[in-house]
Amino acid sequence: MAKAPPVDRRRQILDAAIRVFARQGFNACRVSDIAREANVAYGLVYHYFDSKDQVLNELFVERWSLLLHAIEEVDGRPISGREKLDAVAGFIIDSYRHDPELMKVIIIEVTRAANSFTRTHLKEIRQAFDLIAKIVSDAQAAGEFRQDVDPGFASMWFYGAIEQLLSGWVFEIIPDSAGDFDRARTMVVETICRGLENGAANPA
Amino acid sequence: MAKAPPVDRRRQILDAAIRVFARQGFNACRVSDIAREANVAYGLVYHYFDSKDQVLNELFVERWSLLLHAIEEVDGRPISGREKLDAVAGFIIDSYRHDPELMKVIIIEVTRAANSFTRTHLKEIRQAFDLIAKIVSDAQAAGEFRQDVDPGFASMWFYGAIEQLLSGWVFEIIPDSAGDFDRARTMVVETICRGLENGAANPA
Amino acid sequence: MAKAPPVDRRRQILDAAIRVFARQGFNACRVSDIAREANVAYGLVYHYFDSKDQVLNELFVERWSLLLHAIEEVDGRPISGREKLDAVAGFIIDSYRHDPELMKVIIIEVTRAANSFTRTHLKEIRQAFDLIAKIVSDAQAAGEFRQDVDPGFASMWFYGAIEQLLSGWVFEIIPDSAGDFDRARTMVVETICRGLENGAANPA
Amino acid sequence: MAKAPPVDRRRQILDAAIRVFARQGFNACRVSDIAREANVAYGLVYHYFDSKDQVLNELFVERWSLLLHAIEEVDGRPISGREKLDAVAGFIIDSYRHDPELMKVIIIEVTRAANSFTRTHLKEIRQAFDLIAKIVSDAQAAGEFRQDVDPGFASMWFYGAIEQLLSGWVFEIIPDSAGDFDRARTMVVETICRGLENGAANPA
DNA sequence: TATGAATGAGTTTTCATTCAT
DNA sequence: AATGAATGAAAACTCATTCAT
Repeated sequence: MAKAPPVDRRRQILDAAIRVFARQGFNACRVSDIAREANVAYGLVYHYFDSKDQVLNELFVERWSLLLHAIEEVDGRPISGREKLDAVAGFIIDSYRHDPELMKVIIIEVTRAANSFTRTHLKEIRQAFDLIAKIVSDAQAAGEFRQDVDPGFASMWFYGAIEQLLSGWVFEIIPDSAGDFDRARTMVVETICRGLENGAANPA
Repeated sequence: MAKAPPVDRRRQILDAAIRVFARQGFNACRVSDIAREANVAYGLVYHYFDSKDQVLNELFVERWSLLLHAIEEVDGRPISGREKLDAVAGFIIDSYRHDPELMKVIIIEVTRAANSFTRTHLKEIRQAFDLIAKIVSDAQAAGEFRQDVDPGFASMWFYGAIEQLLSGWVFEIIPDSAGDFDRARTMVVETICRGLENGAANPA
Repeated sequence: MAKAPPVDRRRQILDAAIRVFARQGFNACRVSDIAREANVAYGLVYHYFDSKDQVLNELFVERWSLLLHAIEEVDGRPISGREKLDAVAGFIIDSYRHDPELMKVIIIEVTRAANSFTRTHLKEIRQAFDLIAKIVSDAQAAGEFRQDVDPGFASMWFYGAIEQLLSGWVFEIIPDSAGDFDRARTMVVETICRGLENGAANPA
Repeated sequence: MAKAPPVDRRRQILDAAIRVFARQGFNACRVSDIAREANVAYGLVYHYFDSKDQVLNELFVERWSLLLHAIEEVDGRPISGREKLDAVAGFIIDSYRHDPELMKVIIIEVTRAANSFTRTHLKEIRQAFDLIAKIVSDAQAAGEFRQDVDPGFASMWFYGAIEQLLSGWVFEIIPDSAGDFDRARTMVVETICRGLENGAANPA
């Protein structure tokens, strides 16, 4: 008789942590909440993780590296700057669509917070901005985007605009029905790229 | 002989709280840190405020109402949509330039956090977005901005882009010398407004 | 022109304290509650009294000495033991009828409590029991009461029975309409004295 | 080899609390005192109880329900009213004799106090009076006790007299050597029942 | 006398982390 | 691996008392 596949307790705890962090926030939740949500003994959390902090770190690193790889992959494609930014926006928004709780945690508790986590992961966060800035500056070199915009600044606007969209959804400031995700993505890319692109009829 | 002007202890505590919150973060700091920074007895903080939470609330409301009034005032001027957005961006960036610690606290601990404060002040935060959205939709009605962009989304991008700039300065991801503030403001408004404006020669 | 009679702030504070202690209890109330109830500045309480404790002490001593004098006076009258006990019960119950809040405070916060106050005033409390015991033993010597009851014990029962009546009224365990006070007093004295008296003379 | 019986930490804490409450009083003692007395870590008190209040609640409910059951059991016996009251008095006095510290806490900190605890447990306290009143009124119906005494009042006197005895022992107003317990019990029941009983049958 | 701001020690409560089983 | 009782440091908050005016 076949044995049931072994349960991955570690994964179980991480997944429970996502739900708990999303619901209560990292600071407000207790380790016992995570254990209970995971249907696991209190002490087991400490068997797999060194601390409560490490649980969040793990979640962040896991997810953020996916983002970094995605941007790198997109950047390697033989497509225009606008198409690259569209793909990046699509990846981020799809991440939220697919797992809003995890993205909420990543953004709210790490990316947008000003605590020790932000400091800890500043290097990885900066990498994302650098990769986006590179897309912009490559498009400038190719004559697609205007030269008079600082790529570093541009990466801020681009990422900030998208992140604020996600925040708007998280806080229910803007509607988040299925169609809204795609409309929002199209619009934000269209608008920002129009602003970045060389436009004959847009005299300074 | 003239009496020394009476010391406003309440103000003293609020100002100290700004510095402490900015330096250590709201969660990490203790009430005793605020008292020490304000050169005031521990209990006096509780004489003037109900709780540590209320100190932050007060700081937020005080500052955010300035922002709301500023946007309203700008909106009332007989100028173009682009000029209005430029004025709003200018106000926010100048606020940061003038008092970076306070703005850091407002943004990081309230606006961008997902804690009880954000929930508490969601109404006021939403007001800012609504006011910006109104500027956009008025400009659309006037034929200045394109019709095919949702004003609610646009307000997200606009505010999100600027907030990310401030975050970039806070976390030292981007340089913040004097000139950078003005350059950044000019660029972000230029870029986003070009994207929003009716541009004959900008084919999809 | 006649000056308005000077306000007795000290009295004002004591009277307010009675109401506040009765309403919230000594431990639960704050000095500021007393000051507010008395319409007096916070610090004035400390101008007239050394401490919060002293306010209660003063109230107790003031009232308890009245009780002691009353018992002594009653004891001096040329009447029977039963009549003396009836007069004492009448005095206590009338005290409650006249000023239930003060009596509530005296009994609940001092007499029946087991705190520092009880210890502080043990001597005066004991005096009351001794005076009652003397009434009993005199009546025993006069042949009115049975010899086989310890006067010390009897004073406990007598006072305890009455105090429990007051407690019953305070906690609304028994009704406290006007008639109930007199009925209760008559019944308790009748019952206990019948128990104490020499049997042969017990007409139904 | 036989394992040592597991230590019941919860019980350990409750028992320590009895000693500490009795010694210092509920208000005056700190949670740390309980923990130290129980030889237990500070936090363990909060592992087993929600608050200091709940510790006292638990002690009260545990003990008071014994009293209620005892009175009910006594009331069910086929004996006279006097014998029932004698058994009840015996139970209360024996409770004190056996565990004076616990009874001190129950009476002084809950039963006789006018704080939130008393209010919380008013229903249970009232039950005891109701049960005693029932014994009295049954004896009245049986012709054993006089009709002209209100059973509700009588339950007050009876319980109040006994409680005052215990208080007298607690505060060392009256002696508490072994013999005194039995003498006091006999005397108080004898006296009060003689007062309650139909007079004709009161032989000297 | 009168005011109420200022002080700071004291206490409860929380909760991440450890550890014996 | 798994359990959950045990630990105790840390921090918010309270409030009696003092004091400058």
